[in-house]
Amino acid sequence: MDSIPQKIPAHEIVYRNIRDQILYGDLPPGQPVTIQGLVENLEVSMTPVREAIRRLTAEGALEFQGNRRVCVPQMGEKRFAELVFARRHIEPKLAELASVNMNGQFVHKLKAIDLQLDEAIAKGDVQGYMCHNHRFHFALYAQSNSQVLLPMAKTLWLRYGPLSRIICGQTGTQNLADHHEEAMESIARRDHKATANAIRTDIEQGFEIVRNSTGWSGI
Amino acid sequence: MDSIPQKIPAHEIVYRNIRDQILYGDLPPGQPVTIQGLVENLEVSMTPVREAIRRLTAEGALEFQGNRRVCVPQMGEKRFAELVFARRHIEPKLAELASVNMNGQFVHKLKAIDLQLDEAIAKGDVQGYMCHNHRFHFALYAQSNSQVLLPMAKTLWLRYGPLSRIICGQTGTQNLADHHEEAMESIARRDHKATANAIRTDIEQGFEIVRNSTGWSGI
DNA sequence: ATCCGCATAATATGATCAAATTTTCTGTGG
DNA sequence: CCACAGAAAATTTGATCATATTATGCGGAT
Repeated sequence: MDSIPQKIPAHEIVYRNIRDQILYGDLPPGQPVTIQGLVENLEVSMTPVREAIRRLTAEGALEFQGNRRVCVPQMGEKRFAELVFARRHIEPKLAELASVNMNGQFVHKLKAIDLQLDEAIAKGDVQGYMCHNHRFHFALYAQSNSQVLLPMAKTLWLRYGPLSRIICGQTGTQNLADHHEEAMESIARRDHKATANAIRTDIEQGFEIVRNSTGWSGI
Repeated sequence: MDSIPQKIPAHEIVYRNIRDQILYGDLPPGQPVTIQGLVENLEVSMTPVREAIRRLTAEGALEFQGNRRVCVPQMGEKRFAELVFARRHIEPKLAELASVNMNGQFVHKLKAIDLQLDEAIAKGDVQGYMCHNHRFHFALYAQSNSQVLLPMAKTLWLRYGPLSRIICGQTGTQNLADHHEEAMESIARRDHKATANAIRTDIEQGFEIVRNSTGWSGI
């Protein structure tokens, strides 16, 4: 009937482990990542680790260092501008597509996540904020049933994550009033363009915080 | 001084091999790709093949088949629409960024590629068309020095390739008047927005051919 | 400062185990 | 007697590991 135990392969475990560490900023930019180190920490052999690293490198979450080493990529003004450009175009569209497929049942799940998010903000829990904000956006985007834009958004967040974490670590969770309520209202009204706009405003606000902290323009 | 022999690793060889086959449509959509098969054909061992497949899967060039097999993804109207949306936004921007960094020296290289392209079109050489058209676009885009948008464009072409090949195989290379001249003129005039528009028109024309052949809307 | 060995980490292979698919075998019903 | 469904064996393919090989970076000696 439903999910039989389903053994998750080792390479998938390793992948998720590193991915989440990057996504939530546990691995700071510039941090080198070695195969051997992961073999020892995660107690698996080289092959699955190598597969996970190739995958993460392809997704832009890790970067080759010329000589055969990989590390978490460094962020700069130019790269930030590109991330802003791509997120601006892709995520509102995903929100719109998701809004079309959305049902009342699912809005409750979003509300539940948003509640946890607000709690984390109130407590000043940066790690919790990173986690639940990600969960909210991708619970929404997943409803788009998109096979192209959704993976793209995932890689954009993987690249954006470490920076986001640093900024939040500096400025705290105080100024993080989001536009999730607005998005959920739009979904309920079935005003799909409004949903897209709410998400656009939400992520633009995030960009603004980064700009203020770094002095980058990121037009 | 410059490029010392630099041994290319086996996983990279395998990766490029499969990637090019997908890009130029030698592997049709639905084609299953097995690890064992590649091990035998390319005469390398499993690990490098596995790495190449993980990487290509992450890039959307291959797709998991539930049971642990992979194949070249199937194209459909919905997926096509998403590819159109993404390419429309990303590639003109890449062309614009490239245009800014471009010098006269490099325009000659583009012209040379475009000449080969025209030749392939004249001869009705579909394979050559696929190859040189790709070379033209990415020789241009590469000048953007983009670290985010360029990889995204690469994965979009990987997903788009097999379809493009099928359509060209059906309709031939007759109706493939491109807008590359226009783009190169804009670059020479240093009118970066015009370069973006020329590329936009170029790819839109490609979409139109697909729409006409398939009946898909892909707005 | 440059060169040479040593330590370390990455690359690549073949063997082994597990899962899935295909083939073969067998018994039942028409 | 033949056709077919279902089960069990055999084969193929994928996943993981331990190990050998190769390249890179480091540190000391010239």
